Amino acid sequence: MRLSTKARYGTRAILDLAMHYGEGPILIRDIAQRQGISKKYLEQIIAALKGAGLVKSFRGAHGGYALARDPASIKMSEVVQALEGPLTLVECLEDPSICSRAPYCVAMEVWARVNRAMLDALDSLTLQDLVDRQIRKGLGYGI
Amino acid sequence: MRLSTKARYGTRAILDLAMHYGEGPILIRDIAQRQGISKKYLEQIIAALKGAGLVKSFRGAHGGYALARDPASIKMSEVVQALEGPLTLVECLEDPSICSRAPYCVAMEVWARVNRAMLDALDSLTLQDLVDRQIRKGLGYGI
DNA sequence: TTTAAAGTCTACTAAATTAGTAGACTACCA
DNA sequence: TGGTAGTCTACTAATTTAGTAGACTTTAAA
Repeated sequence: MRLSTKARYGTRAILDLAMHYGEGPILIRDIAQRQGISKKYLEQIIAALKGAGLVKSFRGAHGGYALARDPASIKMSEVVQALEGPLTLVECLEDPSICSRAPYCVAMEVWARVNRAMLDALDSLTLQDLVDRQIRKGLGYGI
Repeated sequence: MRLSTKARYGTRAILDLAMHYGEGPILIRDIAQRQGISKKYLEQIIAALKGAGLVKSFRGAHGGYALARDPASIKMSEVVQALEGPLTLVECLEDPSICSRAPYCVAMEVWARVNRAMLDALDSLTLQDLVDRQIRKGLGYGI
């Protein structure tokens, strides 16, 4: 159960945007370079963040990307869900009718519990928290 | 981030064994039938549980499988790890040296936190807890 | 009004993983 | 010694992942 590169890269990319919040449009090319990610791949990843309304874009010359909202108002659960899709370990939690065993299934309860734990952990962190940690931890690689 | 069928089926299979703990060897064929899983596929899944020392096998006539230890001593984290492999969302948590960014990486801290939350949830449940819940919830499908 | 810079959209692909199937083989009890 | 039951290895179809590629659109500024 590994996280996809999309979620890992996307998280770093949006943190990069958060670190530059208020500076106007940031070039995808610069994010790609700072984070060591292919620019072309990053385009697709950022598109997912834009689709979720977490990031906004400016087209044309002097365009780029910026956070759509204040970093303190963006929960990490939103970010990860935008990148990985619904954070549900097992489909039957979303729709129990797909499995005839659901009414008696105890395994489901286990997955529900793990799910809630993950969600709680991600709900309790905002992008601003990450920015603060990044500043405390030090800025490597010219972030 | 969906759980594999291996983890889902395997969890139900070992719970089935736990429900029949103390009854001697249980046939893989019967588990497969009760749980609605292909017998051939279940063989491979149970092999993983055996490899992790959670289940023991008896070959030959009147053989089958049984829990290797008391259900109360088997944590769900052991079960899931036996089936899914290391429960680490991101490789760099196991070995930070694989990523030159690790020393400054704040994303890593997020994944570590989520990881701990998942592990805690699974550590706090034993197979016996599942058996108890199953009994309280009712036995569907002739489990 | 042209031009270059920037994001957007769609299609393609190689590699890896998942979810099995298949079958020959070995061990054990009666 | 026969049959029951687990074991081992190989194969495969489908899906997902992790990108690459390129033509297209929008826009600021010269």
